[in-house]
Amino acid sequence: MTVHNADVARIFDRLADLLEIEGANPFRVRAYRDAARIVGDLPNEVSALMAAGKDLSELHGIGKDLGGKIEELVQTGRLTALEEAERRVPEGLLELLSLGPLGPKRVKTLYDRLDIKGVDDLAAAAKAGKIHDLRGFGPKMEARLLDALAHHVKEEPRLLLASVEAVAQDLVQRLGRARGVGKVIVAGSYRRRKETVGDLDLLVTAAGSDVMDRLVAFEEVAEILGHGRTRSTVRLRSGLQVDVRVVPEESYGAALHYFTGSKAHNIRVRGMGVERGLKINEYGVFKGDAQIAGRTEEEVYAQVGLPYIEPELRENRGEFEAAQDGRLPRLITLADIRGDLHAHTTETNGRATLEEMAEGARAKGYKYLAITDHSQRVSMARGLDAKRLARQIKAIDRLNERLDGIVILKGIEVDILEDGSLDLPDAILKELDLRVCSVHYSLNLSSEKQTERIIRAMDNRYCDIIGHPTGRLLNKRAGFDLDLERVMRAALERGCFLEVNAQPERLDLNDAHCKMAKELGLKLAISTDAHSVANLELMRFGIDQARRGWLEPADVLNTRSWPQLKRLLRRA
DNA sequence: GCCGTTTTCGGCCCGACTGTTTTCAGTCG
Repeated sequence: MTVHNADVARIFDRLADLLEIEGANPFRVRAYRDAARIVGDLPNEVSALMAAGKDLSELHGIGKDLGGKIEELVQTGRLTALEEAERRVPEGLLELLSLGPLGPKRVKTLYDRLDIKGVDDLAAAAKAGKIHDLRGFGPKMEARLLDALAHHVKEEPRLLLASVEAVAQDLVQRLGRARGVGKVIVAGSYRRRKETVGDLDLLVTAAGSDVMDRLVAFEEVAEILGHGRTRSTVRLRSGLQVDVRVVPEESYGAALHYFTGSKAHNIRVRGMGVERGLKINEYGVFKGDAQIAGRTEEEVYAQVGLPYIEPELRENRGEFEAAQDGRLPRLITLADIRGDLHAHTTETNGRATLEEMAEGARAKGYKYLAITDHSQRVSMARGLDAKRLARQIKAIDRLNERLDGIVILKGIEVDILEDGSLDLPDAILKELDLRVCSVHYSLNLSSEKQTERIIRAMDNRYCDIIGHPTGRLLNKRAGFDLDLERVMRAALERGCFLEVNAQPERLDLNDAHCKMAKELGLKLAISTDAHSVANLELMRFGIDQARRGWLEPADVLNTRSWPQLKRLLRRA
């Protein structure tokens, strides 16, 4: 059994929950939660790092103890400390934590005072009216618990960034029309452009506004979780939670910084403030009682001796060290993109014709668009065999004669078969400008086999770019097991490249993988995998992911002109 | 449990809202 980073993260979070219920030192609990996040965010599997002889305690936030616990987990698949905690704390208490109204302290109180060990015990006690007499509880809490028990549902999964944009912009528009409102902006992980968001954090600048009353009165509000003067929380009918914070104009920068997060980033900034005798909160930077900064985010960073740090970098993944050394990246923007290297047409499973896709790309100002329809193995999409591909090549040649200002690249998304061979003969692949090679089947090979398979594919001189390299579908399917560092090193040796697929449910390579590629010196393509003209607009989500992965224009293939890009391809 | 050009011990970000309380604990972000 292989222990993945996600397993380590889940187990540390579970142990943190148990320790919290026991009333452990909160900083110790935080250390476990930090470690869960750190391991969960790593681009390499910890098992691979260990196999390579790396000392895990070199990771900032992982010390000797936690490093040892990770090793125990990887080697044995078990964690003694967790098993001991599970013996001390009844399992059902964890479910109580997920109930909503209850935190670790109240769960412990219920257990200590009423011997409540799970939801069934809690339901019985609440119905018997035993809860409201406990210190720290009351009739309202008892009612909330009964309600929560009746509607106990699994937590909403985090939503795709792309799927919340419309509602976010709608809320911005409507809150902006409230009396006395200045700025309205979406902060939180939405502003950091994380691939999924758990809720929406809206920041409003205003003085004496009715904006909160407007918010809670919106017809799509299903539940009001909090309604204060400066902070309100509602849940929409869609299940999406929305937090709104109101601050005065002079606090805008400090508040934006604070509500943008991430939490780990903010803790570091505030800690740097403490070192300088400053207090940093959402209202500003304070020396004693005097506000000395906070109108802009730049002011906040300047007070702790840092340049402005882009929201996408604010994850405490090295941005502070880079900022101090003057090594912050000049992040890529959508405007740097000159073309798209992965797109489909009606010839396979696209919804637009070759001509329509070409016109769509030209209208965007692109200089090139690669048509990369599926190969024969993808029979569901009526993938191309050599004969049909040859016809498409001719059609593209004819189209290019008519087109002005853009060149359509002859390409293919050729399947990587289970043995690592490509799904079409070299004789036809060599007629193309560009070949994207992707895995669509046999996703559940061992890491070793999957890695070998992809490296074998790259051994073929006609393999240019590995499409959606991990095959993950957000909220649906984890990526397949793969040693991406080995794949990247192999790509470098062979002159191949990897893709950042901009489809909102793919977005692989992910942010950490992008950063790993950059550090290895491997350039990436950012491609939409468009199946329609409208899909060409998805490029910006790929850009978001690339920015979170620290990529600069030079790190990306399709910031180049076609002649420049052609020279980078080994078959050119 | 982690960390250290102040430190190997003693710190560890900070505030709003709720429901409880009669000045504050718990929870959340």
